[in-house]
Amino acid sequence: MAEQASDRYDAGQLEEKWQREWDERGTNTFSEERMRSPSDPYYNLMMFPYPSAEGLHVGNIYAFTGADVHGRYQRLRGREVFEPMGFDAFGIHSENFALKVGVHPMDLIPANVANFTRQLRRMGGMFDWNRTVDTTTPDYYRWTQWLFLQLFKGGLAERKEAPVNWCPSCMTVLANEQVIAGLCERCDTPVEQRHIAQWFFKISDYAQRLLSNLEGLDWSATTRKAQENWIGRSEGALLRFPVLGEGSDESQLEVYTTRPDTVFGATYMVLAPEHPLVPEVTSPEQREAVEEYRAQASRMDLVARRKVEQSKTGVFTGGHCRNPATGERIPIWIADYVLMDYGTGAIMAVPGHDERDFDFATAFGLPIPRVVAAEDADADTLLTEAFTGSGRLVNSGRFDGMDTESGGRAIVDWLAERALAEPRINFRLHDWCISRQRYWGPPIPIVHCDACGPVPVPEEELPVVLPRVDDFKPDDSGVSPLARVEDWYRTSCPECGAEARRETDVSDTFLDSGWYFLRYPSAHSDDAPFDPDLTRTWLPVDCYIGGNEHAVLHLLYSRFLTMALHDLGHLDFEEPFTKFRAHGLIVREGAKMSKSRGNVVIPDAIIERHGADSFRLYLMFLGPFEEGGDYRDQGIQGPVGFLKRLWSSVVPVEGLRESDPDPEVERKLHQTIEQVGRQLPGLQYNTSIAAMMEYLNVVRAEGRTPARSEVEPLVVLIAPFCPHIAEELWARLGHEESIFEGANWPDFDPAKLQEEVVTLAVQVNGKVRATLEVPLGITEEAAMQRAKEEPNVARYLDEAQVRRVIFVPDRLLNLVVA
RNA sequence: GCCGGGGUGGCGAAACGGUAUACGCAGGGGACUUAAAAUCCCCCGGGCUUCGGCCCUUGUGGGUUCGAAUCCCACCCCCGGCACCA
Repeated sequence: MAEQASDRYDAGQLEEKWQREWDERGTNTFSEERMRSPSDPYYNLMMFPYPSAEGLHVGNIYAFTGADVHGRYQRLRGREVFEPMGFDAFGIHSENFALKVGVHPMDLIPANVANFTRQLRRMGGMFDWNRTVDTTTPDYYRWTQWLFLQLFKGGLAERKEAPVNWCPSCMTVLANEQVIAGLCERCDTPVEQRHIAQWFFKISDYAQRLLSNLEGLDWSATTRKAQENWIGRSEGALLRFPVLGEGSDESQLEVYTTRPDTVFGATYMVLAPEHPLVPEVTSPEQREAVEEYRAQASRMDLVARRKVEQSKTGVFTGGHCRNPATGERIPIWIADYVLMDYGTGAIMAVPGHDERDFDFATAFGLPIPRVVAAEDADADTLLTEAFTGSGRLVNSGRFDGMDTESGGRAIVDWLAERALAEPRINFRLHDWCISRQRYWGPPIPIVHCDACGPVPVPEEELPVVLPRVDDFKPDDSGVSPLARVEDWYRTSCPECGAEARRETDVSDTFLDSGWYFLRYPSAHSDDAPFDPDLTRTWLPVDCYIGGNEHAVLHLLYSRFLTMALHDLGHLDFEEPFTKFRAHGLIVREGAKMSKSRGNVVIPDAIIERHGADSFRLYLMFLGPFEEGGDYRDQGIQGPVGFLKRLWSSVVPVEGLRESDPDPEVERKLHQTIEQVGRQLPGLQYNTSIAAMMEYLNVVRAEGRTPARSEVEPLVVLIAPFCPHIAEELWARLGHEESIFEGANWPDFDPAKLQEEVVTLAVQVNGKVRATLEVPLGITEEAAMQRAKEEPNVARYLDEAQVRRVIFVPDRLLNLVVA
């Protein structure tokens, strides 16, 4: 027997030893052959981190540990678990930090990645370091560019001049998703509007499918709901209002409404200030006022523009439409409460039944007729506020008396006969702007040629390498720093050979992270982004765990890209993540952790002091994994003590009894195996750990000496949480192989779960008056007999008559007395 | 405003409609120790008590039920998503 280390539990020394062993034995690494023909593959994915200079924070460790526990459990069950890790290192975050500290990102990132790797090993994750991904390497972003080209060729990428969100502080364009209430999500600077030619992915073409597929996904309810809200489907109708022009050619104003039933109450129209028909409908007398208002609106930043509380403003254009239902001539206004990027950018205003229209009509003295009446009102009941509920139609010609729902349908049908209406489904989801006027990202692989227009870079010429540029600071010009690097952007047109210019914008980081899970299994593949066989074998991902802050960004884009690649013939599935679980948030002593508060938990320090196993165990014990928990500094003492007791219950192994387990202990053991095995797959980690603690308390009760058969299964149960100590104890118990090699998860025997004696609660009128220790399976009659012998029960029965008896076998006897 | 999730001891939290407060932290008492740390044992929701027990308690108020933290209705508060979205 090899020289045994000390019998003292030294977490640091032992964890280092096992991390080295795993590396040397290749415990967590797939050979090329096993990768290609695994017996029972399980792809266990977690959201790869952005490698910041500060290193891993507790939130990362919490998420990764929860996912790692899941992966290790699957492995102990016999699955072949692929658990990769990588780095999402492109993007504005890294770039801004690099600017701040004055180090080039190409120098900064590798150092951060090295530090992250060290920390990730130290926390004991089961990562396959042989297949890792760094989005900033040309090996990777070559394929990010390839992906762009596929979408371009598939007609899903288009370049258009568009009003975009411009952050004057970050000096870049932001996606709608990155604008929170009109502010830049990164620096809280008010966002401005700019008009720039941008590349967009047509995710809105997929809105309905992205929504419909949600139903079949095994995802956290909160995440699904967030996507549902974000996609924002609504049902209504497109209505056409003929413009009453002085000339002969009548154009039409199209509006989208969810309330076609109220069209008889539309007393005016409102266009967004940016609406293209504004010049056409504006009368000469009003032109000056209209132009002034439009100029003002375009200057206004989006915060002010979207502020709900402010009072309504607008200007009459001097033009008129005909209400297609009433035939009346109604005025056309422009107002900034109508947004160009939703629906058609124009509305029919129904002040009687829409709050915003009501406010506007009140402010400008426009008529407010009633066209819907609820039970307590009739056609003439005055409206003192907008009535938005349902009811019966009134003042609506032949539709009077119909309810709002069927009336709406009937009105659409009626108008449709004259081609003035059609049913319409509208989505809130906008196309995905992927252009970034920054430096730290993959160049968009397009060449602009005066003769040929935008031409894709031939695939065999990928990657378009991001050049090392020392002056990578963005400026206010609205173009990327790459536009200053002439010898880089000057090139020839791939089609006609003429002098041409490279696209100087780089792509959004969410494009990098939108497909990384496809790359992991194929990380060694040089001739394709993802090898068809490996992809068929390993994907879709079996379980994905991550934060809900990515519910509508990363997760929606990943689904869209997967769907698009499926349609383009590159993948045979269209949903990337079979199961997704959002983990909760960790707070500290009841307060959110933040650098500015100075209350962040530093993982390195805790691991140094207590070991990774204790830290992992504590994080998983804090609260339900999917709800998060409160990190209290003292709290780790519980898990620390538990591991010490576990250690001293096994070591030295010569001290263990080799006899059969005690029946009492054995029963508790089987109950524990049953509970942990049931709760672990559901990520109910905190209660699983509590069950193991309870079991160890039974094993050690009154200082008894444990039997090997009592503790050996516990070593396996704890292994997903505390892999190092489990390996060490497993080895000391005489096993040669890693505990994670082979399916070592213990079975329980249902026959051994049942107690022989159960505690029966005796109630009188629903109140517990006694508890009885009775043999399992006691009959109602016998239980009655025993209950009546209890003085504290008998005294309630003395004067009363038992009118009813409720008997729940082996649990409870309730005597209902008069 | 709409849509999710939640409100249980001093604290983190458990609890198929069936003994509310498992497990752990903190706190109190004790053992061991010259002492401390570590370890081990006991107590630990509130009030009353003749020490047998009794009453109250899961955000608030109602309801269903033999029995409700759990189901139903109304309301209050906290967290998250969407939001001048027509």
